[in-house]
Amino acid sequence: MAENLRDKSRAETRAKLVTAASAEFARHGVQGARIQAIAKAAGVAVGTFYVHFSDKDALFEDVMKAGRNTVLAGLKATQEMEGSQEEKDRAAMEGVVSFAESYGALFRLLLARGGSDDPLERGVVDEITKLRAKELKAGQKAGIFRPDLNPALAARCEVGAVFHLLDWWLSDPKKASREEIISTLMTFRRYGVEGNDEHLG
Amino acid sequence: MAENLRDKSRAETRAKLVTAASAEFARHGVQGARIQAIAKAAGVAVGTFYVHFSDKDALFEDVMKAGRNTVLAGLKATQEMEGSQEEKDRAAMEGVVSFAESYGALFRLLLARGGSDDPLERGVVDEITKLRAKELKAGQKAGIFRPDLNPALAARCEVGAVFHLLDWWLSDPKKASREEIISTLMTFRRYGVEGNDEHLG
Amino acid sequence: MAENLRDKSRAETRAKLVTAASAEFARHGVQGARIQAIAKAAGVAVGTFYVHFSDKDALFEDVMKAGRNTVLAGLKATQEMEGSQEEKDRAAMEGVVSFAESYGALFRLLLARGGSDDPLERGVVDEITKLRAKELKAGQKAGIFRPDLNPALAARCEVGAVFHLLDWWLSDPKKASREEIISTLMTFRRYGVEGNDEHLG
Amino acid sequence: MAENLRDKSRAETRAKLVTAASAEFARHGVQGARIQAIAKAAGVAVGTFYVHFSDKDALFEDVMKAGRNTVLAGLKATQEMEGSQEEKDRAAMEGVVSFAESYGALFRLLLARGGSDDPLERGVVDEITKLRAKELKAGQKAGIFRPDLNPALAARCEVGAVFHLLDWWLSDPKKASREEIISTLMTFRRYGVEGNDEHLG
DNA sequence: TATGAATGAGCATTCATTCAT
DNA sequence: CATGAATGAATGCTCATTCAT
Repeated sequence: MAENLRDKSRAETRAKLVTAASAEFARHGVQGARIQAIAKAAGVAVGTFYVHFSDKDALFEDVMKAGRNTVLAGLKATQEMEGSQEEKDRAAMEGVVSFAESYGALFRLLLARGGSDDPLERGVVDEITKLRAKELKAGQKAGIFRPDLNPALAARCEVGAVFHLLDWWLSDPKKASREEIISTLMTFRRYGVEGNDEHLG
Repeated sequence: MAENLRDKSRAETRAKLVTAASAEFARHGVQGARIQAIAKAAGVAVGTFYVHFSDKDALFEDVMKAGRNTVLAGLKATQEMEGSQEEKDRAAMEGVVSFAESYGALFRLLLARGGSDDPLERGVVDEITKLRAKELKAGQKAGIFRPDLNPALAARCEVGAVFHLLDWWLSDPKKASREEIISTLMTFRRYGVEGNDEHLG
Repeated sequence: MAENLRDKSRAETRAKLVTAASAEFARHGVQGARIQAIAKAAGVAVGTFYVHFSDKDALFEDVMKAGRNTVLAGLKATQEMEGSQEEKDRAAMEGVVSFAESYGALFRLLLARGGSDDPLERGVVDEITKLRAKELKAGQKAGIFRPDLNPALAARCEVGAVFHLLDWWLSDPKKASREEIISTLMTFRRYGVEGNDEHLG
Repeated sequence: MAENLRDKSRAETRAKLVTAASAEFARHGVQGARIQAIAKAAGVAVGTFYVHFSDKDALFEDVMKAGRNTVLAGLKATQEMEGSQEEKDRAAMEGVVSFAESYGALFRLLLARGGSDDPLERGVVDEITKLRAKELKAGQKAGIFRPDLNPALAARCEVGAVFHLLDWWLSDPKKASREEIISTLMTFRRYGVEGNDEHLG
């Protein structure tokens, strides 16, 4: 019993640190993040940080892993939905936008800063892109997606469009309504700026 | 005159510093960039750095401004071209891809890392997005672009798609041929993944 | 009685800590010794350490005292032996060598590292030197030791010779046989490098 | 010229650091030595330390090397002297005692704390012992040293006796006069506590 | 007593910036 | 202008010690 209480408290402290850290990392990057700031935000002493993580990089790894799991779980749930393509698309977009809204800093950390060479930072974006590439390939076979697109490359474009728009929006959510964001993403992804919506021959 | 020689030498030292710095900034970020490393790469002493720039931020500003000018000059040149929409589009894409290829690190620094809150870092992306939004608006009036897109938002999507794909490509150019990249970008931007290319009614 | 059991268990824990500590102190010095390492080696939690000792210095004092008692007990036993001077000398040397072999780390801690200014660390060496100086004085009176030696100083030399050779030997016991060590110590102490063994006039 | 001045000043700063460090190392050991204390004693800022040495261990290595060179140079000079064995012996002892007096802390650091396992710390003692062992072997061949001593082991004894006595003396030089120290060392080394000075048969 | 998570002062090291030459 | 040694505030990390369970 005492054990359980102590374990619970330990886990809580750790969780507070991960939460505080994802905000700090998102705001200042790994280099710029200050352990003192993370500890203060988590409401613990600096030393406590080192009770739970061996160093700053270990914490960063944990933050990324935790985020990755959250993101991919949400994505998988969406993919397994029933319904028309239109409904699925909207559900997927709603999911991404909700995630961005809820996790803000973490979203940017995981997804919006595509351009790192650190495999840890690229990891989640790569996984998502791969998932989407698979869907594109399937859709091309089914005749609902344009056959003249390389799925791997097109998936990158989709991901870039979505994450860039959301990152911009997050920097000041008054810039557009949630609905505008979602409908823009759906339309742009499907039809680009010119394409019309007659079904593909 | 001696003046001219001195000025030339002064300008050269400064240029060496800017070049060395853009590589260092791109590789390690502003926080991670080390003055010592920049000075060494430029082949001058640390003290020399402070003869030319008041501090690290001033240097960063200079690097960004220099990059901004290069980028926007290229873009303007493309926009003022004559020819069909198709030809213009291709020229624009060729321009961006060439810039990415030539400047590598600087490209990523200026464009690919969209998600900063530093206005200096956002600046160039914002300017490009604005330019493109204007084009979209004009295209909608002319009836060649979908009228159901918010130009400001769609421009963000376009920019995100282009920069994200290029950033991914730059991390390992063997991933795709130059031509594949360009054609994917053109197709995706215009038609999305579903849209067909019948002219909009 | 429960009391006895508890006392026994308490004493055992304390003994485990002292043993673990003498190894840690010998290996890393007082400064370098880590409480966490001592506790781990003793198989208890850090907190337990503070149940038994007020702080690191108190533990060190205990380790030294325990060592001192062991050393001096052995020495006294040897001195009270019967027999010829030769036999007594050999018994004394055997005793020191055996102690060094059995206690290794503790021997070095107590004796071999002469050069500290900490009275706690010097203490045992000083006591041994005093004992030996007394013997030298007596021997001089009895006409068996050279009269031209200052007993206090000569005792330091003897102690230095013995402890230094043993310390060197302990660092790799394959360097010489036990018997070689003992006979070298006996000969050197008695005759130096030149002196012959005709009895002093 | 300016170069020379700057170089000279650089070398002076470095020398001040080495001097300050040997005192600090001798007093507190490598672990216990504080960079701040060394810098303060040398009259420079902490950062200056790192202009001259990569880290604490590098400084320690430098201190040991500098000391080693000083010690061995003195020793070699003594060995190459002309004169009787008695005169040579006295010159050697005078040399060691003078070194101990002048360098105090450094002497203890280099020589008196025989019992480390760090090869850097053992190094000088080992070199000196080897030199002395060679002399013993030669002396045995020449019939002036006892043939029943293993030279390597006896050399350790000599070294231990000398350094231990000097270390004790240094901790409070009022304990004995310089001359007492020298004559005790000479007598003990040559004749031990019993041996007489009739020439060896 | 025993435990081990939490604490925070203390220390090694870094790095932007200054300034005498 | 150029140089590079010197500076010291800032930061990551350690570890002896405390205390609630």
